[in-house]
Amino acid sequence: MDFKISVPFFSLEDTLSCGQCFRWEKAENGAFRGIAGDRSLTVRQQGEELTFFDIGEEEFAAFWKGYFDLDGDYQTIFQRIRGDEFMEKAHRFCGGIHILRQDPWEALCSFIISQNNNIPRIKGIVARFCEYFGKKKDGFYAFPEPEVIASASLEELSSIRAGFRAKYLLDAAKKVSSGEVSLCSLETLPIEEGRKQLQSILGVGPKVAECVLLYGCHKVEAFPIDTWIKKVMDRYYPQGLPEQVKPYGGIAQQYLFHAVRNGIL
DNA sequence: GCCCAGGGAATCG
DNA sequence: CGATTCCATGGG
Repeated sequence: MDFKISVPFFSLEDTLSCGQCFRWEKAENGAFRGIAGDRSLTVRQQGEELTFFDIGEEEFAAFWKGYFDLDGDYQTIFQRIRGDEFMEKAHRFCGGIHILRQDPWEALCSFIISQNNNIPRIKGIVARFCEYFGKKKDGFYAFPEPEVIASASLEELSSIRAGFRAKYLLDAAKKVSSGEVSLCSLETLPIEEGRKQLQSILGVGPKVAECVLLYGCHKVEAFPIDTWIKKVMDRYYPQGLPEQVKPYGGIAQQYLFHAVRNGIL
Protein backbone atom coordinates (compact mmCIF):
# COMPACT_ATOMS: atom_id res chain seq x y z
CA MET A 1 0.00 0.00 0.00
CA ASP A 2 1.09 3.58 -0.64
CA PHE A 3 0.72 6.57 1.64
CA LYS A 4 -0.12 9.96 0.15
CA ILE A 5 0.01 13.39 1.77
CA SER A 6 -0.12 16.97 0.54
CA VAL A 7 2.71 19.24 1.72
CA PRO A 8 2.68 22.83 0.43
CA PHE A 9 5.95 24.75 -0.20
CA PHE A 10 8.03 21.55 -0.04
CA SER A 11 10.40 20.39 -2.79
CA LEU A 12 11.44 16.75 -2.58
CA GLU A 13 13.90 17.13 -5.45
CA ASP A 14 15.69 20.16 -4.01
CA THR A 15 15.72 18.64 -0.52
CA LEU A 16 17.36 15.43 -1.75
CA SER A 17 19.66 17.03 -4.35
CA CYS A 18 21.05 19.99 -2.40
CA GLY A 19 24.04 18.10 -1.03
CA GLN A 20 22.86 17.35 2.51
CA CYS A 21 22.48 13.60 1.96
CA PHE A 22 24.31 11.02 -0.13
CA ARG A 23 22.14 7.89 -0.27
CA TRP A 24 19.29 9.02 -2.55
CA GLU A 25 19.02 8.49 -6.30
CA LYS A 26 16.48 9.79 -8.76
CA ALA A 27 14.72 7.07 -10.72
CA GLU A 28 13.57 7.41 -14.32
CA ASN A 29 9.93 7.98 -13.38
CA GLY A 30 10.92 10.98 -11.25
CA ALA A 31 10.65 9.13 -7.96
CA PHE A 32 13.52 9.04 -5.48
CA ARG A 33 14.79 5.87 -3.94
CA GLY A 34 16.98 6.10 -0.90
CA ILE A 35 18.16 4.76 2.41
CA ALA A 36 18.25 6.35 5.85
CA GLY A 37 19.78 4.32 8.65
CA ASP A 38 18.28 0.85 8.20
CA ARG A 39 15.17 1.89 6.29
CA SER A 40 14.69 2.28 2.56
CA LEU A 41 12.01 4.18 0.70
CA THR A 42 10.75 5.14 -2.72
CA VAL A 43 8.98 8.50 -2.72
CA ARG A 44 7.63 10.75 -5.45
CA GLN A 45 6.28 14.28 -5.57
CA GLN A 46 3.61 15.43 -8.01
CA GLY A 47 2.61 19.02 -7.38
CA GLU A 48 2.08 19.33 -3.65
CA GLU A 49 1.34 15.64 -3.25
CA LEU A 50 3.91 13.20 -1.93
CA THR A 51 3.51 9.48 -2.48
CA PHE A 52 5.38 7.17 -0.15
CA PHE A 53 5.44 3.81 -1.92
CA ASP A 54 4.80 0.52 -0.15
CA ILE A 55 4.44 1.93 3.36
CA GLY A 56 1.45 2.78 5.54
CA GLU A 57 0.64 5.83 7.60
CA GLU A 58 2.20 4.16 10.63
CA GLU A 59 5.69 3.89 9.10
CA PHE A 60 5.28 7.40 7.69
CA ALA A 61 4.37 8.86 11.07
CA ALA A 62 6.97 6.82 12.95
CA PHE A 63 9.92 7.83 10.81
CA TRP A 64 9.64 9.52 7.42
CA LYS A 65 7.52 12.48 8.51
CA GLY A 66 10.25 13.45 10.94
CA TYR A 67 13.09 12.57 8.55
CA PHE A 68 11.77 15.02 5.94
CA ASP A 69 10.89 17.53 8.71
CA LEU A 70 7.40 17.85 7.26
CA ASP A 71 6.10 19.54 10.43
CA GLY A 72 8.73 22.28 10.11
CA ASP A 73 7.27 25.75 9.51
CA TYR A 74 9.69 26.95 6.86
CA GLN A 75 7.33 29.74 5.75
CA THR A 76 7.46 31.42 9.14
CA ILE A 77 11.21 30.93 9.35
CA PHE A 78 11.75 32.58 5.98
CA GLN A 79 9.63 35.54 7.04
CA ARG A 80 12.09 36.00 9.91
CA ILE A 81 15.30 35.63 7.89
CA ARG A 82 14.38 37.50 4.69
CA GLY A 83 15.76 41.00 4.24
CA ASP A 84 18.09 41.20 1.23
CA GLU A 85 17.96 40.45 -2.47
CA PHE A 86 20.41 37.51 -2.35
CA MET A 87 18.36 35.62 0.18
CA GLU A 88 15.22 36.44 -1.84
CA LYS A 89 16.83 35.08 -5.01
CA ALA A 90 18.08 31.93 -3.32
CA HIS A 91 14.72 31.32 -1.67
CA ARG A 92 12.86 31.89 -4.92
CA PHE A 93 15.10 29.25 -6.50
CA CYS A 94 15.01 26.57 -3.82
CA GLY A 95 12.78 27.72 -0.93
CA GLY A 96 11.19 24.26 -0.85
CA ILE A 97 14.27 22.72 0.76
CA HIS A 98 13.81 21.11 4.16
CA ILE A 99 16.70 20.24 6.47
CA LEU A 100 16.56 16.45 6.79
CA ARG A 101 16.69 14.98 10.28
CA GLN A 102 19.43 12.46 9.64
CA ASP A 103 21.02 10.12 12.12
CA PRO A 104 23.99 11.89 13.75
CA TRP A 105 26.39 8.94 13.32
CA GLU A 106 25.47 8.68 9.65
CA ALA A 107 25.90 12.44 9.24
CA LEU A 108 29.27 12.31 11.02
CA CYS A 109 30.65 9.62 8.69
CA SER A 110 29.11 11.17 5.58
CA PHE A 111 30.62 14.59 6.20
CA ILE A 112 34.01 13.21 7.21
CA ILE A 113 33.98 11.52 3.80
CA SER A 114 32.80 14.74 2.15
CA GLN A 115 35.88 16.77 3.01
CA ASN A 116 37.78 18.09 -0.03
CA ASN A 117 35.66 15.84 -2.20
CA ASN A 118 32.96 16.04 -4.86
CA ILE A 119 29.41 14.80 -4.47
CA PRO A 120 29.48 11.88 -6.98
CA ARG A 121 32.62 10.51 -5.37
CA ILE A 122 31.24 11.06 -1.84
CA LYS A 123 28.21 8.97 -2.83
CA GLY A 124 30.46 6.21 -4.14
CA ILE A 125 32.53 6.04 -0.96
CA VAL A 126 29.42 6.09 1.28
CA ALA A 127 27.86 3.31 -0.84
CA ARG A 128 30.97 1.11 -0.52
CA PHE A 129 31.15 1.90 3.21
CA CYS A 130 27.61 0.53 3.64
CA GLU A 131 28.06 -2.42 1.27
CA TYR A 132 31.24 -3.53 2.99
CA PHE A 133 30.26 -2.95 6.64
CA GLY A 134 26.46 -2.57 6.76
CA LYS A 135 23.82 -5.25 7.32
CA LYS A 136 22.03 -6.42 4.21
CA LYS A 137 18.27 -6.02 4.46
CA ASP A 138 15.76 -6.73 1.65
CA GLY A 139 18.07 -5.83 -1.17
CA PHE A 140 19.81 -2.84 0.38
CA TYR A 141 22.53 -2.15 2.93
CA ALA A 142 21.82 -0.42 6.21
CA PHE A 143 24.26 2.19 7.47
CA PRO A 144 26.89 0.34 9.54
CA GLU A 145 26.91 0.65 13.34
CA PRO A 146 29.85 2.46 14.97
CA GLU A 147 30.87 -0.73 16.81
CA VAL A 148 31.40 -2.53 13.49
CA ILE A 149 33.67 0.23 12.19
CA ALA A 150 35.51 0.54 15.50
CA SER A 151 36.60 -3.08 15.28
CA ALA A 152 37.63 -2.81 11.62
CA SER A 153 41.24 -2.31 10.56
CA LEU A 154 42.63 0.44 8.37
CA GLU A 155 43.35 -2.25 5.75
CA GLU A 156 39.67 -3.25 5.68
CA LEU A 157 38.66 0.40 5.47
CA SER A 158 41.01 0.93 2.51
CA SER A 159 38.62 -1.14 0.37
CA ILE A 160 36.12 1.74 0.28
CA ARG A 161 38.83 4.00 -1.25
CA ALA A 162 38.24 6.86 1.15
CA GLY A 163 41.92 7.76 1.08
CA PHE A 164 43.27 9.68 4.08
CA ARG A 165 39.74 9.91 5.49
CA ALA A 166 39.81 6.23 6.54
CA LYS A 167 41.73 6.94 9.74
CA TYR A 168 39.23 9.69 10.58
CA LEU A 169 36.32 7.24 10.25
CA LEU A 170 38.13 4.81 12.52
CA ASP A 171 38.76 7.43 15.20
CA ALA A 172 35.14 8.61 15.00
CA ALA A 173 33.86 5.05 15.40
CA LYS A 174 36.12 4.41 18.39
CA LYS A 175 35.12 7.60 20.19
CA VAL A 176 31.41 7.10 19.50
CA SER A 177 31.23 3.41 20.37
CA SER A 178 33.20 3.92 23.58
CA GLY A 179 30.90 6.75 24.65
CA GLU A 180 33.78 9.23 24.73
CA VAL A 181 31.65 11.26 22.29
CA SER A 182 27.92 10.99 22.92
CA LEU A 183 26.11 11.82 19.71
CA CYS A 184 22.60 11.46 21.15
CA SER A 185 23.28 14.15 23.76
CA LEU A 186 24.33 16.69 21.13
CA GLU A 187 20.78 17.80 20.38
CA THR A 188 20.14 18.99 23.94
CA LEU A 189 23.69 20.11 24.73
CA PRO A 190 24.55 23.81 24.23
CA ILE A 191 25.84 24.12 20.66
CA GLU A 192 29.30 25.29 21.75
CA GLU A 193 29.70 22.12 23.84
CA GLY A 194 28.59 20.06 20.86
CA ARG A 195 31.20 21.72 18.67
CA LYS A 196 33.92 20.92 21.20
CA GLN A 197 32.80 17.30 21.54
CA LEU A 198 32.72 16.73 17.79
CA GLN A 199 36.03 18.46 17.14
CA SER A 200 37.75 16.14 19.60
CA ILE A 201 37.43 13.53 16.84
CA LEU A 202 40.43 13.28 14.51
CA GLY A 203 39.55 14.79 11.14
CA VAL A 204 36.56 16.75 12.45
CA GLY A 205 37.12 20.48 12.20
CA PRO A 206 34.65 23.38 12.26
CA LYS A 207 33.10 22.58 8.87
CA VAL A 208 32.32 18.92 9.52
CA ALA A 209 31.17 19.67 13.08
CA GLU A 210 28.65 22.25 11.82
CA CYS A 211 27.36 19.73 9.26
CA VAL A 212 26.81 17.07 11.93
CA LEU A 213 25.03 19.57 14.19
CA LEU A 214 22.83 20.81 11.34
CA TYR A 215 22.01 17.62 9.45
CA GLY A 216 22.37 15.09 12.27
CA CYS A 217 21.09 17.05 15.29
CA HIS A 218 18.82 19.60 13.58
CA LYS A 219 20.65 22.53 15.15
CA VAL A 220 19.44 25.03 12.55
CA GLU A 221 21.74 27.78 13.82
CA ALA A 222 24.76 25.69 12.81
CA PHE A 223 26.41 27.31 9.77
CA PRO A 224 28.80 25.11 7.76
CA ILE A 225 31.22 27.20 5.70
CA ASP A 226 32.56 25.38 2.65
CA THR A 227 34.34 27.03 -0.25
CA TRP A 228 31.05 27.91 -1.99
CA ILE A 229 29.54 29.56 1.08
CA LYS A 230 32.87 31.28 1.74
CA LYS A 231 32.61 32.89 -1.72
CA VAL A 232 28.99 33.91 -1.03
CA MET A 233 29.98 35.44 2.31
CA ASP A 234 32.96 37.31 0.84
CA ARG A 235 30.90 38.68 -2.04
CA TYR A 236 27.48 39.34 -0.53
CA TYR A 237 27.87 39.37 3.26
CA PRO A 238 31.31 40.85 4.01
CA GLN A 239 29.97 42.11 7.36
CA GLY A 240 28.91 38.58 8.28
CA LEU A 241 25.50 36.96 8.44
CA PRO A 242 22.65 39.44 9.08
CA GLU A 243 21.53 39.31 12.72
CA GLN A 244 18.03 38.03 11.95
CA VAL A 245 19.46 35.14 9.92
CA LYS A 246 21.81 33.84 12.61
CA PRO A 247 19.29 31.71 14.56
CA TYR A 248 18.46 29.92 11.28
CA GLY A 249 21.88 30.16 9.62
CA GLY A 250 21.87 26.52 8.57
CA ILE A 251 18.63 26.87 6.64
CA ALA A 252 19.82 30.06 4.95
CA GLN A 253 23.13 28.35 4.18
CA GLN A 254 21.29 25.54 2.40
CA TYR A 255 19.33 27.97 0.21
CA LEU A 256 22.48 29.95 -0.61
CA PHE A 257 24.60 26.85 -1.21
CA HIS A 258 22.15 25.23 -3.62
CA ALA A 259 21.50 28.53 -5.40
CA VAL A 260 25.16 29.45 -5.90
CA ARG A 261 26.07 25.96 -7.07
CA ASN A 262 23.36 26.21 -9.69
CA GLY A 263 24.56 29.60 -10.92
CA ILE A 264 21.66 31.56 -9.45
CA LEU A 265 23.75 33.87 -7.24
C1' DG B 1 53.13 30.26 7.67
C1' DC B 2 53.87 26.25 4.04
C1' DC B 3 53.01 21.74 1.81
C1' DC B 4 51.09 17.38 1.21
C1' DA B 5 48.13 13.32 1.87
C1' DG B 6 43.94 9.18 -1.60
C1' DG B 7 41.30 9.88 -5.28
C1' DG B 8 38.52 10.87 -9.29
C1' DA B 9 34.70 13.55 -11.24
C1' DA B 10 33.46 18.23 -12.56
C1' DT B 11 34.67 22.45 -14.15
C1' DC B 12 37.72 25.82 -16.05
C1' DG B 13 40.91 28.01 -19.47
C1' DC C 1 43.08 19.10 -24.39
C1' DG C 2 45.51 19.58 -19.51
C1' DA C 3 45.00 22.08 -15.11
C1' DT C 4 42.54 23.06 -11.25
C1' DT C 5 39.16 22.41 -7.89
C1' DC C 6 36.25 20.10 -4.95
C1' DC C 7 30.60 20.75 1.30
C1' DA C 8 38.82 20.18 5.10
C1' DT C 9 41.82 18.64 8.33
C1' DG C 10 45.99 17.23 10.50
C1' DG C 11 50.79 16.37 10.61
C1' DG C 12 55.44 17.38 9.16
